[in-house]
Amino acid sequence: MKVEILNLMENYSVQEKVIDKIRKLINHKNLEPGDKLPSERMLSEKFEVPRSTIREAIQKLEFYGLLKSIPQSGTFVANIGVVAMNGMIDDILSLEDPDFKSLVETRILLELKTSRLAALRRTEEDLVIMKDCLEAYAAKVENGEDAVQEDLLFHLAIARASRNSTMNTFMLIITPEIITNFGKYHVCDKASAYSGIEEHRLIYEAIKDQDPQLAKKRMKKHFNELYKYCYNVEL
Amino acid sequence: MKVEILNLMENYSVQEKVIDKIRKLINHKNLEPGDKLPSERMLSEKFEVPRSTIREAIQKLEFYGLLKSIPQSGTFVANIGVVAMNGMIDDILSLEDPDFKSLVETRILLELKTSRLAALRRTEEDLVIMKDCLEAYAAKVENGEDAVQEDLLFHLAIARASRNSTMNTFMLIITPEIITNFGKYHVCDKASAYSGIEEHRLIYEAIKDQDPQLAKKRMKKHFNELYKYCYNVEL
DNA sequence: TTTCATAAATTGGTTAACCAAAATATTTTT
DNA sequence: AAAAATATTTTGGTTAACCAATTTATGAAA
Repeated sequence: MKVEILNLMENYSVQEKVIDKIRKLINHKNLEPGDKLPSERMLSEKFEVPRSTIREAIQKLEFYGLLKSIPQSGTFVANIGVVAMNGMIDDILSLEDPDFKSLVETRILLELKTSRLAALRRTEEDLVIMKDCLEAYAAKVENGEDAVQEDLLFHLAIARASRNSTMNTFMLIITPEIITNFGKYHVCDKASAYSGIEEHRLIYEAIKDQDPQLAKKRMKKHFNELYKYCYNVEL
Repeated sequence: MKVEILNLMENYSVQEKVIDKIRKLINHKNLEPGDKLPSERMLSEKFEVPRSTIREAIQKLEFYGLLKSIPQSGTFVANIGVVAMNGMIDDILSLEDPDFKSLVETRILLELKTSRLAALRRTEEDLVIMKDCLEAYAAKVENGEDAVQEDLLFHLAIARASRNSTMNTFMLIITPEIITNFGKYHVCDKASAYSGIEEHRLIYEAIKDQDPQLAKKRMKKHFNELYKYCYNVEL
């Protein structure tokens, strides 16, 4: 899922060149939604790259919903028109790897929302899981150990309780990067870990009491220091 | 990236069973961050599944940042501990496919933010692209044609101007699903398309004038009807 | 000519053999 | 015994042959 970007086609990876060639082919042949792409073998021969490369390019475009492969039948242009196809491929080819600031910015946005939604939609079972995470986190901190993982599991539990599978997925995608970057930048020190226990408890209580505004407010406060810290760190 | 979910291990896909076995192996062998997993061939033999299935499972866990494969060397446990590893694999295995409501909810959240950020960070080049999208949309609508694609390209241009690669990526992920679902549910009729032209123009002006609050406010208004419509549609 | 059955060709997916780089074991040299 | 050089094994990645389902082409029957 990694992409290297520069403006000259020279500097694109083989896969990206193939993606661009597929786009040109769709344009040139005026392929419309539902039309069939040439077979992987033909594309392999035409573009002079191994079939595996063609497959990877197709799979990437399939991930973004632009193509659809059907076994023993063919690969088909998705139900979006030429204009959106071109625009989206442009965007995909120019996608940059996420930087830390972008990750934190997005995380805060998502978590303010998931805490609200969790307060509205949480089940009793959700509360039990969250409480477990809460206690695991407190135990680690009071034992003087690093508790970044337990911290994030609590937040993931909230995401799950928000009953929004898309936000849940996005939280899962950014979490590991956050964890590794946390270690790199030493964001959380012992002092903030202790205050974190109380802040977590307050968020939990608000969600338990089904008070969305309070949950969001407390989550915002929880992120306050992180936010300020991160915006002073370059990269 | 599709997942079928039920609570019994019986109903899990082969890949999910393999992921669960890898998790158990990490737990049982107490593998810590940086430790090497057994080779793909050994896992293939141990779990009695083809190596390709092992590879796919590893790649999925790699996508979520839990493992890291290094050529001619091995697959390594990422720099997150056992607790987070278990929690995240739980989440991954219980991930549901995104429903329409969840998609729209997330889209609105993202777009309110990207419009704010775009107002703060947009370059002159961004404005040119947005203006092009604006005019393409207007032209299609005034010609009586369907303009869902041009509509979404305008929104993607805003996402790009927000200079947040994570949100940009997320917008790209949900856009195609939104497009296809729009068609399915006939969300946009001709009338709302005409008012859309003016709403787009207003958002563009606010971003051009670098007024984040106004941009967000106008984006919110733009989504008002969609929001109400979607929350009355089941699934 | 049309329709249906049959056979050949084409499709994406899968598998097993292969590759080069890396890691390890062995041998040789000092 | 230690160090260096060499051979072997192991690794994830790649490729080409293979597979079963599908589609298309062909021909026989109506």
